[in-house]
Amino acid sequence: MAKGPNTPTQGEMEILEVLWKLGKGSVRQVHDILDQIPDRKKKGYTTTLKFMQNMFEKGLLQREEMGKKHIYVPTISEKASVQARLDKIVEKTFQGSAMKLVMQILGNNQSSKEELQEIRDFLDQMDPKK
Amino acid sequence: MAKGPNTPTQGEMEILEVLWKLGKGSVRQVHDILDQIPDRKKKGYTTTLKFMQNMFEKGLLQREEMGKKHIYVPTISEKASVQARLDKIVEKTFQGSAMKLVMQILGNNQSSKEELQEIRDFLDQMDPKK
DNA sequence: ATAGTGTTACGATTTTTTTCGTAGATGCTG
DNA sequence: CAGCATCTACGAAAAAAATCGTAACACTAT
Repeated sequence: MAKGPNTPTQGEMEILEVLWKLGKGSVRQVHDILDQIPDRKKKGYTTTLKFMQNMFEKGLLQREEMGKKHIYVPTISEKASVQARLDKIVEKTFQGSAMKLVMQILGNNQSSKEELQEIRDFLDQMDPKK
Repeated sequence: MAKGPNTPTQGEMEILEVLWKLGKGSVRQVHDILDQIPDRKKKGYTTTLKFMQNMFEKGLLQREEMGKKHIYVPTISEKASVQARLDKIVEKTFQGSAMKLVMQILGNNQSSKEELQEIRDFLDQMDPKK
């Protein structure tokens, strides 16, 4: 294992996203959900199965056996995964300043007054103004 | 077109990141920069060359010929690429609410009082308080 | 002109990822 | 029990991505 952290491929990401949403799930569940995504090429059931087996081998998923079935659950939380991706973006394109990223997002999103106020409250809570 | 047809692979991303930093560059420049990244497996020059040729074919890069040399420049801006990735994260994991993403970032980053204040100012400017 | 350096072009090979066919196990229903 | 329906395991094949050797081309400097 000379390979660093097991970074999921694009295809593996799809599965992680479904499982994150479900919390946990069987191959059947994941496959059916994926297969009804519009504009997505249909794959065979055993393809999804193989993916999840591989991901289990790689340590990307854990699983518990319920009789014959396997129920899978991601070993990495969605939050951690997202945070890692955001950290990389912050580092690579915002010179390490999370704030710059925040500003690009805020600038590019027409957010409601309520949402903006929500952030103000959040900020105040983090660091109360005098 | 719900999704860009030419989604860069991970390896292609590395090259884009270098070119975004440089603005534009030759294979030699890109390769040398990549090759001096710590903890990164060294690749042969022709590997980088092939990558960039492929990316040119795919339309990920443009190039101008200076005599024999080629100078490459990304066809997609870093900002657009980042925005696309952020949009996807917002949609996939924050139910479409950019605010939620902002809060996770702010929550997970120890930002200075000055930075937090800067965001407040930014917010006020977007939506002046009474 | 010759040698040396640096570059691109062209495959060919290797590695990784994705895809699925087939077989055998398990359980359910009539 | 027999016949289905549903699973997982296994392995091979196809497709995509990554790697690099070799050759050819241009541009110096000797």
